[in-house]
Amino acid sequence: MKIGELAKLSGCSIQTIRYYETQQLLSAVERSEGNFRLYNKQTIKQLLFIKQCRSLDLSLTEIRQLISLRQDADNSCNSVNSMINTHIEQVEHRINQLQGLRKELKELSMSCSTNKAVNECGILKNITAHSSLKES
Amino acid sequence: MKIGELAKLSGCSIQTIRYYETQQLLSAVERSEGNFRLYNKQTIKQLLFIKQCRSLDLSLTEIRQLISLRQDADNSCNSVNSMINTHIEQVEHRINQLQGLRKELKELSMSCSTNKAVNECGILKNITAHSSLKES
DNA sequence: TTTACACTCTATTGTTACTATAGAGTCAAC
DNA sequence: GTTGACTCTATAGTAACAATAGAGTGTAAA
Repeated sequence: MKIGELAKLSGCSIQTIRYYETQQLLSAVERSEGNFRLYNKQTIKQLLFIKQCRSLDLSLTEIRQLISLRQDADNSCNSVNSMINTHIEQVEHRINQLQGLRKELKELSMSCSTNKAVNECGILKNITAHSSLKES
Repeated sequence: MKIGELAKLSGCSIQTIRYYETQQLLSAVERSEGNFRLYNKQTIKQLLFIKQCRSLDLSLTEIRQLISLRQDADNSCNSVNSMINTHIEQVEHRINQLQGLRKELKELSMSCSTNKAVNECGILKNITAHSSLKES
C-alpha cells in the first residue's frame, strides 16, 4: 500500500502522514525500489489511534508519550490517567475563559445595536473605556 | 519616551511593540539621532486599545480593521457590529466543541481509575476502540 | 517507443502572535 | 575610556499542519 491509499483509508492527508513520520509518531517504513513508502494494514490502525487522540485535542507530544507508554506492557497506566486528567483541567480552564469572553462580547454587542457613526459607536467607546491604565 | 518606558507603561513587551509596528497596528514613529524610537502619550492609549481587543481574542487582522474603521468618523458602525457578532459565534462554537470534548475525556477517565498495567488500561482500550474505520 | 498522466519524493514556505536570541550600536555616568 | 543599561535589526523558534516547486516513478495508451 502506497501513501495515497493509506491517506484515503485513514482520512489523513498525505502531507500529514509524512509529517507524523518526521515527528516520530509513525516509524519509518519500507521503501520500494523507486523510493516510495510502502505501508501495511497495521499502519492504518496506528493512524486512526493518532486521529482519535487528536480529536481529543491531545498534542502530538502527548500522543508520542501515549504510544511509547503503550508499547511497554509493564508500565502502569497511572501516567495515562494523569495525562488525561491534566488535559481535562486544561480544557475546563479554557471553557471558563471563553465563557467570560462571550459575556464581555455580548455586553459589547448590546451597547451598539443601531446604525451609528463610528465616533458614536458604543462598542468602540466601550473598548476604549476599558483599556485605561490601572492606577494603583 | 523611549520604547522601554512605553513597554512598562503599557504592559506590552518591547518585542511586542516593535512587532505591532511591523504589522501596521502602530504607525512608524519619530526616531532620535541615534535611531531610537520616540513615543508620545497617545501611543500608550493605542497600545491599551490593542491590548483590550486582544483580551477579547480579536485577531491582529480584526484589530487592524477596527483601527482603520475608527479613523474615518464617517463610517457607520455596522461593520464593527457584525465583526463582533461573528466573533461571538466563533467563541460559542469553540465552547460547544470543548464541552463535548470534556464529556468524552471524563468518560475516558472514568474507564480507568485503578492502577492497572497499560495493556489493561481502560483509557487506551477506549481510544483504540473508538478509532475504528467507519464502514458505510 | 514515446508520451501522457497519475502518483510519489524531498525541501521549502506559509500560517498566528508573538518570544528569544545574536551581534551591533547608543548614551550617560564614573 | 570604559562600564552598564538601553536600543537597534535580523533571524529562528513555537504547533500542526497545508501548499507549493521541481524532480523522479510507474503504467498505459498512441
